[in-house]
Amino acid sequence: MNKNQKRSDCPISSSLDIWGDKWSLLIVRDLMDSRQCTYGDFLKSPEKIATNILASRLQSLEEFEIIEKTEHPDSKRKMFYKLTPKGVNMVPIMIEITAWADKYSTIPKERKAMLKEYKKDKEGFIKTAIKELKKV
Amino acid sequence: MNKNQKRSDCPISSSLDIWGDKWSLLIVRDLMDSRQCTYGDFLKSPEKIATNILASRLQSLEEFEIIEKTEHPDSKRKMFYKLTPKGVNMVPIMIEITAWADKYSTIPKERKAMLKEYKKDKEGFIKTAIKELKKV
DNA sequence: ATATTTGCTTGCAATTTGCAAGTGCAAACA
DNA sequence: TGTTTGCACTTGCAAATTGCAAGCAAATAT
Repeated sequence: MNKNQKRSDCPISSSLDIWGDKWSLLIVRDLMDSRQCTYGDFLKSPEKIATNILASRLQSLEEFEIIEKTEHPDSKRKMFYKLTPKGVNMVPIMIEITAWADKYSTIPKERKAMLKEYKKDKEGFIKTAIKELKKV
Repeated sequence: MNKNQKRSDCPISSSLDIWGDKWSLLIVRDLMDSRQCTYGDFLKSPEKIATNILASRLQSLEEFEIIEKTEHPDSKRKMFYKLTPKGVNMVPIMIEITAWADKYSTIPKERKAMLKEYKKDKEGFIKTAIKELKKV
C-alpha cells in the first residue's frame, strides 16, 4: 500500500488508498468478529491469506492507524491486534457492504440475523456495536 | 478481476471479489456523480486511470452487473455507461465511506454539504438519491 | 477526401501477489 | 540444561497485475 501519496482529495479515493485491495477489509472483518486476533488467527480465516501479504497488510493498517498491536497477556512472543477507534468507526461501512451483498448473493445465516437486527434500529445497532468493540 | 471463484461465503469477501481494488469504486463514484459517463469521461477524473485498466474494470463491472453500456444518442461511436440497480444500491456503501473519510481527513466542501443533508435524514436521503439515479 | 475524435488494444517494464520454505526467538519439554 | 516446539514473521522466486506510452480502427467532422 502506498502511504505516501493521495491520488486525489476525493474521500472514496483516499479511503481506497488505505484499504482498497482484496485483503485489508478481511482483516478488519476478523477484528470486528473477534475484537482481538493474533497473527495466527488471521491465517485461519477461510480466505487463506498468504503470510507475507498478511504481514504487509497488518503493517500498513497499523501505519494508517486502523489497527494497533498490543501485548498478549499469556506470552511476550504473542501479539494481539485490535481495531483503533478509527478502525471501529468502519462498522457502518462493513454493515452496508454486508447488506448490499445480502441483496445479490447468499450470505451466512448469522450475518443475515445480524442484518435483521440492524434494520430494526440502524442507529442503535451501530452505536451498540461500536461501544462493544471499544470496550476491550 | 477474478469472476470465477469466490474466496469464501463471507459477504465482505465476496464483495471484495467484485470491487476490491483501487479503481472500481472510483468508476462507481463517477457514475453516481454524473449518472452517465463515456469512456473519455472516466479518463478525465483526477485519479488518472490508465486506459487499459479502465477497459478491464468496465468489462468486469459489466460482467458483475454493476454497470451497463447503452448507446449514446449523439453518435454510434460513443457509449454511455450507467449504473444498474445493483450498482445504484451501492449508494449507502459509498456514503458511509465518505462519512468515514470525513472523520479522518479533509474532504471537498460539496461532499461535506452532502453529508450534512444525509445526516439530517439518512433513510430519506438515500431513498431520494437512489430514485434519482434510477430515473435516467 | 482528409483529419480528428473516440474507444479501445498492444507491448513492455515495474510492481505486487502468491506460494513454499526458512528464520529467530520465547516458551515448553525432557 | 539442552532440545524441541510453536509462533510471528521474512525471504526467494515465479506468475500475475499494473502503469505508461504508443498504436489502431471505426465513426464523425471539415
